Amino acid sequence: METDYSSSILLSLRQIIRSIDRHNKQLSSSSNLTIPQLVCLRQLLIDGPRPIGELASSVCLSKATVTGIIDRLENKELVHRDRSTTDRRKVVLSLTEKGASLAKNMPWPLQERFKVSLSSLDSTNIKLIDDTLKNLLEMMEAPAIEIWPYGGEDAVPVDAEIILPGRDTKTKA
Amino acid sequence: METDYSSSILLSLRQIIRSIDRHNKQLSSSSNLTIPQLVCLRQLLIDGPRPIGELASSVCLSKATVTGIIDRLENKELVHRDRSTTDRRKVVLSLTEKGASLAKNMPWPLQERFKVSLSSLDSTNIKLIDDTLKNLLEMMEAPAIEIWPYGGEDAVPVDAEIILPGRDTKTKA
DNA sequence: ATCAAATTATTTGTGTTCGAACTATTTAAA
DNA sequence: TTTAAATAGTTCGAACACAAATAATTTGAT
Repeated sequence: METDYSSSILLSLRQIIRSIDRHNKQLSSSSNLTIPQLVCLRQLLIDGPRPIGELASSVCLSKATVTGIIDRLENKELVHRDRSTTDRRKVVLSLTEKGASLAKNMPWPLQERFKVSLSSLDSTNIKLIDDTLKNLLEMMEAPAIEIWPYGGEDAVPVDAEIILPGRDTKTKA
Repeated sequence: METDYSSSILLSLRQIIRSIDRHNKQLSSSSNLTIPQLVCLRQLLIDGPRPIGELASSVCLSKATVTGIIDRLENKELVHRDRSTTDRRKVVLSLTEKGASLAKNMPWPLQERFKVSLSSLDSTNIKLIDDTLKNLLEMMEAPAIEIWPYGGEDAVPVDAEIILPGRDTKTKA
């Protein structure tokens, strides 16, 4: 008899993400910044001064989104913008002294927590998990399959919620 | 020498979530609804008529958020609100005929894709993944640890971005 | 019966998110 | 050289997301 682990795995995945969200929330309530703001600040500390586009891609957000986040960080005087002299299209972001100091003193409890949890698992299996997830990802990234192929009457899937309500995703509407 | 898989695993996790996001996006562009709207619609199909609070908790969103989503679904005439007769505080949501038909004919490509990818992996390891993720989740849900404990000067963690920029998480600001 | 506390949904305010349209600048091609 | 195409950032609009405050109703304690 085949056991279906995929729903269970997806559920765990989603819950882990929600758990991460909560941790992040905890973190952000200790500073006075939102998570995306902290992420950008941290990335600037790690990478040094960077144009907006580069920051956007290293934090996996659109330029439009980062523009807004930087607006607010600039208001708080944690970051400042400078036009690049070599390419005047670019806007280079740097941490202010205040911003750098804040970013430097930031703990990253989620990461620590995750590492602690992970390291207490059977170490011979950790690599397997890592490999499997990478494998899975690679396959999920594979060429797209057809969408909306059938319109059968009773196609109601019985098993539970797989879709994450996360993120935006507007359509024309 | 100890190899640190935790960063790698977190990265994979994050990328899987992004991949899921993309799939969901594909899906939503085929209907005319956003993901949260689809999720709510689907949940109503599965559960039947429900007050807003119950729907909110089954899709893991706040009542405030669901209120807005339902506003838009009501505009599209896919859902309607009714005051409960037994408890007039409650607003019971039902699918309209149009909404039910749409929800019924909805394919769930992400789930299929994920299942296909997963089933092609070494089947003896699938259960291990499942167990490990559950284990991991359980440990991450364990009692909270201290936040913002130290303020040392050079506490900059060198390794990469772990925090997901996902979701809201406002503070006073 | 009365009234405080709890519950249910909505409103309000701030912030995140992205696509698309727009401006400015640089690059490349004719 | 002159101009078309590509690139960088911003702006705009729509939808999410949630905490806090509010309004309506029910429950529970006295």
